[in-house]
Amino acid sequence: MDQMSIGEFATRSRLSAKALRLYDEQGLLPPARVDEDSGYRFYEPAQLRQARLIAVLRQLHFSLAEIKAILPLEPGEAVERVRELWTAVESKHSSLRALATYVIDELSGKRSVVYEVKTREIPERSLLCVKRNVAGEKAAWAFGKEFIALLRQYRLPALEGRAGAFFQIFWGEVSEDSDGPIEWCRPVPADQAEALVARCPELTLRTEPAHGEAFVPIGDGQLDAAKWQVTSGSLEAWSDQQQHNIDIRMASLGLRITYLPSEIGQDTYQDFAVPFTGRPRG
Amino acid sequence: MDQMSIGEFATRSRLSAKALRLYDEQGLLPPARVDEDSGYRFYEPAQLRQARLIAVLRQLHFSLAEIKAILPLEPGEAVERVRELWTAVESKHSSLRALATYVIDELSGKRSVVYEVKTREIPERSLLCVKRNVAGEKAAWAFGKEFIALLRQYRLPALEGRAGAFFQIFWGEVSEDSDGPIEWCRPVPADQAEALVARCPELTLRTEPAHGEAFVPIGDGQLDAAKWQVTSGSLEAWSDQQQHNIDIRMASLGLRITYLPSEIGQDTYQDFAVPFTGRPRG
DNA sequence: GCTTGACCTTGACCTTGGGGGAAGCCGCAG
DNA sequence: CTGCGGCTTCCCCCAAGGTCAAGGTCAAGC
Repeated sequence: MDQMSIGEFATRSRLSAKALRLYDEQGLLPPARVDEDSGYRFYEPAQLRQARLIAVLRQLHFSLAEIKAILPLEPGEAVERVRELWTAVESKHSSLRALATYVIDELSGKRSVVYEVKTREIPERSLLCVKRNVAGEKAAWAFGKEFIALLRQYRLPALEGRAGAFFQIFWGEVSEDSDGPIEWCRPVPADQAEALVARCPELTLRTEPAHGEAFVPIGDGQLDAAKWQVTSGSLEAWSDQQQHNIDIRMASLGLRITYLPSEIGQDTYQDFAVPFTGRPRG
Repeated sequence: MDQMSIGEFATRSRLSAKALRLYDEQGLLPPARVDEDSGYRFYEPAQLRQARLIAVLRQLHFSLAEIKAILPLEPGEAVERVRELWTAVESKHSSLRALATYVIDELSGKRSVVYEVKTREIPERSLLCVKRNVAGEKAAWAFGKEFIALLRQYRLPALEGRAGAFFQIFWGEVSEDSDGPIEWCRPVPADQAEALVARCPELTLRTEPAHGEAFVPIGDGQLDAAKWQVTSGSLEAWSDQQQHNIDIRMASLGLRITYLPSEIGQDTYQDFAVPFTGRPRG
């Protein structure tokens, strides 16, 4: 029995005694033995490996719950899980990096980053839609993939140019703890709408009234936090300054992202749009 | 007066009402007007800019205190500060990235990342030292710079090869909240030691007894969290397995980093070392 | 056996940046 | 007048511990 007290184990593992007690309580790293009378915790040298792994994973800012899920895994699975969590950290970081360069540019007065806002008139049209509550980016992404797969499957009749572009409406904030909903829509010819919706059980038909849309083209590429900021900032600035007496629902409610399927399998972001109603002031 | 209530301001700024109350309380974003009777907060549209700036800086995980310090700055200074804070985030992240790849390799069983541990015998020698408590990496770094400047200034007599290498001893953990101490040492010829220490008021003379050192060469390059982990892990694994009956003070106590000044101004990391006492078992 | 000091125990409170809800005002519509 | 939604403050909650305080244990020295 080469057991040691919590103090020694703490210095050897470079964890604090307090942290070790917490990990015991949480079931991450129970001591090899706990004295019945005194309540003293005793650890074995073999537990150092585990303790150091925990320490490293904590340095990577993994939560105790995540770590607890990793510990009992086979080495191969554990590696996979760590890699997974880390790539999530990386992608979040690169998105933040874009946001940082954006805010630096913004503060520097380089307003070139504000996109130009245009408007367009959308006539009344029939839409095949599916609306769902999704929480978190990942779920939203999966929902989009699913919708595109549906479109492929049903081979809807083509419409000319951007009249046939499908789009996504954010009816509410989408994040880890608020779940949208998100709606995906594809315009279809009005005269075939009834027949089509009968063929497509997942989709519902609705008719959208004629309206105007303010939009900014955003090209393709990563849709990161910075782009979102810049775009919605541009739209808002425009709505403050423009000539129309409009009623924009801001705060991303009703925000649309339109995709133009330039070719099969080549779906690129097209623009951010906000619908408005009302007529010019003058 | 185009003032709005906290609810409207919340949705337009994409901050929660709760957060806005907190920012009011902390003095980051006081409302333009607070009704005396009801306590209702009223905000002006011009405050949206500020609110959005706060929101973005929060997304970058800057603390409210940091943001509060940024807000009253001139745009130019604010940019400078943001850039500064962000580069700190970047450097921390790249250090974490190294740690992540390390732990992934480690779990994958690629033990190639464990450095080879060697030993060397250090004879009794005279050292000119300066020991100081420093908290945080930045202070430690500044201390090192200062010591090297001292060495340049005093032009101590050269010693052959690595006998003349100066080094750094960590007598305690160095982080934001524990302050070492750190000691910097430069070996000098025993017969000139007394004369030298008289010339160098900042330095104190001590004689180090003969001892063995276990060490791992680490080359130059960034000394990040991963390297530290790997190195101390290697030393520890060695101390568990080797043939000597030694008494290593682990947990980085007494850990040494030796620098070999290959040329003036070309100071490179040389190795991590841990002193030990005792003699071979067999 | 007694004392002393080092170490251990639990518990309570503090931190950051809010989220959630309760209880009580405020203002507006019917 | 009543209801409803929005606002107020106040209190409790989260992670992941840090930092006491009060008291129990252990080994050494006398």
